[in-house]
Amino acid sequence: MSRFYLTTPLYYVNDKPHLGTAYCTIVADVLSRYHRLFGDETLLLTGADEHGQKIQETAAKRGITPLEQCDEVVELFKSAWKELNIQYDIFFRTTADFHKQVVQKCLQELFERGEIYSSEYEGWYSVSEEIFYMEKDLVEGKSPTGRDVVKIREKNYFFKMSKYQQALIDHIEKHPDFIWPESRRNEVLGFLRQPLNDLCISRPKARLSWGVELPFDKDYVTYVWFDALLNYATGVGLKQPGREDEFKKWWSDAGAIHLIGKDIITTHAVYWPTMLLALNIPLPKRIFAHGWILNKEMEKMSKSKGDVVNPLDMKDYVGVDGLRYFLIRDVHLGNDAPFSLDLLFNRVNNDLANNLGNLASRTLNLVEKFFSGAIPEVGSPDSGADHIREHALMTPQKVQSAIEKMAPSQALEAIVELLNEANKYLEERAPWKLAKTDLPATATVLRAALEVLRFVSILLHPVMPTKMKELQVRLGSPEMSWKALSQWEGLKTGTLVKKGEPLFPRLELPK
RNA sequence: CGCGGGGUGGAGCAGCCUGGUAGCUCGUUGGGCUCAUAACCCAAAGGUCGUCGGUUCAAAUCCGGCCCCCGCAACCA
Repeated sequence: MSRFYLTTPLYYVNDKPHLGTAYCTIVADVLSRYHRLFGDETLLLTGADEHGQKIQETAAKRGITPLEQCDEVVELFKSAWKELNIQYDIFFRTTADFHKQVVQKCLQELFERGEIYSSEYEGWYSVSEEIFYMEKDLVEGKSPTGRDVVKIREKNYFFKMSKYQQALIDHIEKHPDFIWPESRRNEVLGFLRQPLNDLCISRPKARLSWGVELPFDKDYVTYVWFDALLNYATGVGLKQPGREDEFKKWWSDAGAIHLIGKDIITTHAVYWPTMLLALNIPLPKRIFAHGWILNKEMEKMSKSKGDVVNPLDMKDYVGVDGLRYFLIRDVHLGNDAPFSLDLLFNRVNNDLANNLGNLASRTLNLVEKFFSGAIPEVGSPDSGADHIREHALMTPQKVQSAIEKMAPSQALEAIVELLNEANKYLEERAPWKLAKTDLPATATVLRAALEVLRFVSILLHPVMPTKMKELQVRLGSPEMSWKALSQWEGLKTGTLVKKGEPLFPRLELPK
């Protein structure tokens, strides 16, 4: 049995979830649901990155502790994921005690081996913004936002990232699958052609206390790099007594796949692997960067540009399943994609209402009309039905290979093709006419259409769990498993089916 | 000469690695059907594949120049 370990980034809980985080998490959920359906042992990790200055500030402003602030926002995330039907296995919080202990273990180990050193750091500090700027960032002696800056020197701790530059380049070149898509791989390799600096990993507590205390200097904390990134490994047992087998199973053997946004490719494909190299821990199997959901003009969406539409609110119009379907079908994972009401409604209406939903309606209606709602026994042989069967039996394989290539939109394309085939077949055989003269032949046609619906209800389940469950109920609840797709005729003769209300009502574009 | 990505019929995309009748979805037009959610099926129109040049029997596909768009440029999640 193969194993599949997928992670989303740990989202920074300074604010509630937005489209970017939701998109990434939905994709992760769909991919892992597919793998679970294939029979793979599957683990999906998501969570919250809780340390850092912004959270400390937000909490201070509100007069609560940083942890209280995190607890609150974490709940917002959890309920959002619940609403979007996300089925994660681990919700990781960087404030967990066991995690902080592992972080300190790693830091201590690297410090003792001389991989972490202290150094005076000089830069321009904007007191009002509490941000450091490099000399080259300054605009006419002020911060890019026009604030006054002062030159300050500060001691900090640095990780010898530069030492691992060549080893990382070698790894990327030896493993073409390490960074996906290829364009991101090129970008990282380009980045690595320039000299790599060492990485500042500390903050003096005087400036930032909300972090993990350095085990070798109580006046400092670490956050983000050695805190948030390490979660992918600590979440499955890194350096925790009693969890060695689990760590080997998921991290060393299965290998992690990190699904991230393209904005954090450098941290995940450069910082994180060099940290692991220094710690002598195997690297993740793959880092996959997805693109952005943009507005019609292919710009980032924002209120100031008049994009009043928050795609997350679209679930009120098209349902959670409709939104999930759109995001998987219309976005080619890895590329940027435009979002608009037109595109969303168009896709949902055409693929789901007209094609799938309508096929279900007409087929189930005919069964009710001519066979009293009971699935009829297959009648006379029919070459058209044979053709549909061949097509259907090929489809699971197409879906699986598309998912393994991390191209879920292609999987959906293959499924829609099968639906088209079934609609064409009905048109050719016209069972509504045939029933008047040849009931056995009619039965054959409807059985084929019903089987297609059964196939699709399983094949699309990972994308639309609620709606496909409903479709299965209408079909008389056939077996829901990948194995059930290896055979045709999975429905039992005589089972009562139910047409019901339209599965995906056609949508009218609001003005 | 900072790095990377992109420019394909009205819209959104695939194809480019591994050259050889330009494909998909939507939209438009005409027809069919009437079981079905005004849904379904058939057919047609519409592209000199950003631009100039090169390689080749043959280029959207390989190479080079140019124009335009986007992202990144590191201690910031």
